[in-house]
Amino acid sequence: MNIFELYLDKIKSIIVDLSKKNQLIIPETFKGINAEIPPPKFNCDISTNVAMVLSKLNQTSPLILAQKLASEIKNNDDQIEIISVAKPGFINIKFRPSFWSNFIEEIIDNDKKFGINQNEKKFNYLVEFVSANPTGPLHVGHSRGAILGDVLSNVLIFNKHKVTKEYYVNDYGNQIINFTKSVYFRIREVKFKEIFPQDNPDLYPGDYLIDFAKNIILNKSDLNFDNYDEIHDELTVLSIEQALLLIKKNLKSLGIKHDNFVSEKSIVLKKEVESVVKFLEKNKFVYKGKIKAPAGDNNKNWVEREQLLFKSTDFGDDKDRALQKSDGTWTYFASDVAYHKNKVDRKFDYLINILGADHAGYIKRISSSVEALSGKKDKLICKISQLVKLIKDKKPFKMSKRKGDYITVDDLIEEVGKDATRFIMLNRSSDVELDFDFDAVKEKSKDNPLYYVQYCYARISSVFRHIGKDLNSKIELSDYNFEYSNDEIKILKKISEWPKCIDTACLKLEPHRIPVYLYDLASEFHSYWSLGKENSEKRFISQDNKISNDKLVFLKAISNVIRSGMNIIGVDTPEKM
RNA sequence: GCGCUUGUAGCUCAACUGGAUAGAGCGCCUGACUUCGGAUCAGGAGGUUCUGGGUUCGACUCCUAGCAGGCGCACCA
Repeated sequence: MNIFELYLDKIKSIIVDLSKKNQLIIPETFKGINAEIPPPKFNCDISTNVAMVLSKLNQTSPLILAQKLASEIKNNDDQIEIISVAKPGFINIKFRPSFWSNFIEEIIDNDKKFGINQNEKKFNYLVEFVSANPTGPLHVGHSRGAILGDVLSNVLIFNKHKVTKEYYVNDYGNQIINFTKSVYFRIREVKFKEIFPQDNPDLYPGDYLIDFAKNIILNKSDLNFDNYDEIHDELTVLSIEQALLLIKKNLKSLGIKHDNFVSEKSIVLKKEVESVVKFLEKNKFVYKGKIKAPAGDNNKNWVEREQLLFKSTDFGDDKDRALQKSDGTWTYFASDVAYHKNKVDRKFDYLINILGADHAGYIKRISSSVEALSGKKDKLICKISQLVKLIKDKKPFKMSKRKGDYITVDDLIEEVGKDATRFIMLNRSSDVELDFDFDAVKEKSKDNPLYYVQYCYARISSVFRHIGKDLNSKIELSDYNFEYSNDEIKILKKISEWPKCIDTACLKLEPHRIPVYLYDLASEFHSYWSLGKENSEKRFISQDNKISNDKLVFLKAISNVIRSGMNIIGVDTPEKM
């Protein structure tokens, strides 16, 4: 139950009634009218701006209109204790304590469902994320996008949307040729003791290729490793297979599992590129032309070429984009358009792409293509996962392509663990650069938000342990007629914001709101806990080792929210730490 | 040169599709442990939300012109 939504609906029906009685003029849409969380200093539970939105239309001052609406709202509702009007025209509602005992009854009864928006229309999403080239292990940069995509999907799933998590495998093109060559040289190194050509800039120098080579030699001893041309096709397949095994292992250690892996090669071989180009030609989005050199001094040796181009400028891109190279083969963009046609044809409501910061410049052209293919402007939504700045020993840690100082997902998990990685990577909005300080992430104190939230759950577990009850079993009570104190209502209010947090996270596709919310909730809980030191009535367990029902459901409600939130983020809630 | 993006307390960041006196943590200063787990809590100091215009009853949020950082800018993927 979302009390903000509930009261927004009540308010809307009240103003509709008033307009039917010709006592109020209402606009065609209710856009802009809201029911929100008031700032703490106002000591109330819900506030609405309805009077300010309607005042102009009704040519009445917001304060006078607010007075009128406030009394209408209160007349219809015996749960409201105080309703007041504040400058410049807010209506503030404060509930009776009984409201909160009804509220807690509702969420204890609906245990697992609390937070889910039951009324909203449900959609079918495709979330494409990671999609790193199958040429080596994942590193820290990939992990942020990976976690973002995973948790974004989890929030949508929690809110009962349908989500497919997908990985696009770029197993085609020049990079794969170079990659396969590199594996071949490593095989010769292992098998014939030939020195790997380190100075060839086209090759992949990483040591992990030695393992790939060893595995391939072991599994395919019958292959003729003397002749590259003869085994090239099979070796390509085997090399990609090795890389994907490693990537999937990395993903698993981050706690991520995709539903689908879609191969670029299979899209190319099925001639989907040709057919999408035909489709675009038919709709006049394609022409033969030349791309002009960009302004500036750095383009002296620009060569204009006649090429097959996609008219992405029709959709707001700065220039049209090449679909075909001069040797007649397709560009990466062309096969990506084909892949997106493939996505569009699978009838999702929305396509979401999680991209690394260095691919931000790619968004316009690909969303242009999706608009051309689907006719819908907001069909494809691209989210950027910004750079991760690593900090070690209080100094920025630069990763370079030279082997050795590259931090892989394996290193990361080994050093700080899955849970801390996930929580910290998510704790910031995805479009802000993130400082990832190894020492702080490993710290087991309140400086580390992960442990701060987990500790809250562990404290609640410890209370249940003391009184010999199981935190995971359902509580059945016949009577919920409790009178909660102001300290407790403060936390109940925070709990009432949980469905709103989920809704906003889904609407804006911003999963970072969840760890931020959980931190706040944990903080209020820790404050409350400490009150017990001075005032034994505020302690959960009495002298005779018993707990009252109101406190029992109170703890249960908090732990439920923490657990479902941590579940969405994909981290554990240990009962002991 | 163009495009995208970020700019909020000394530092790292929040701020709910435009709401009220802009909030946390770190750091700094004071205080609280014979504890339902101190991996915690209470209090204090700290702000021209990069700048100038505009829209609005109301702007960190939207528009516009700048400034500063980051990323990208051919047939690579």
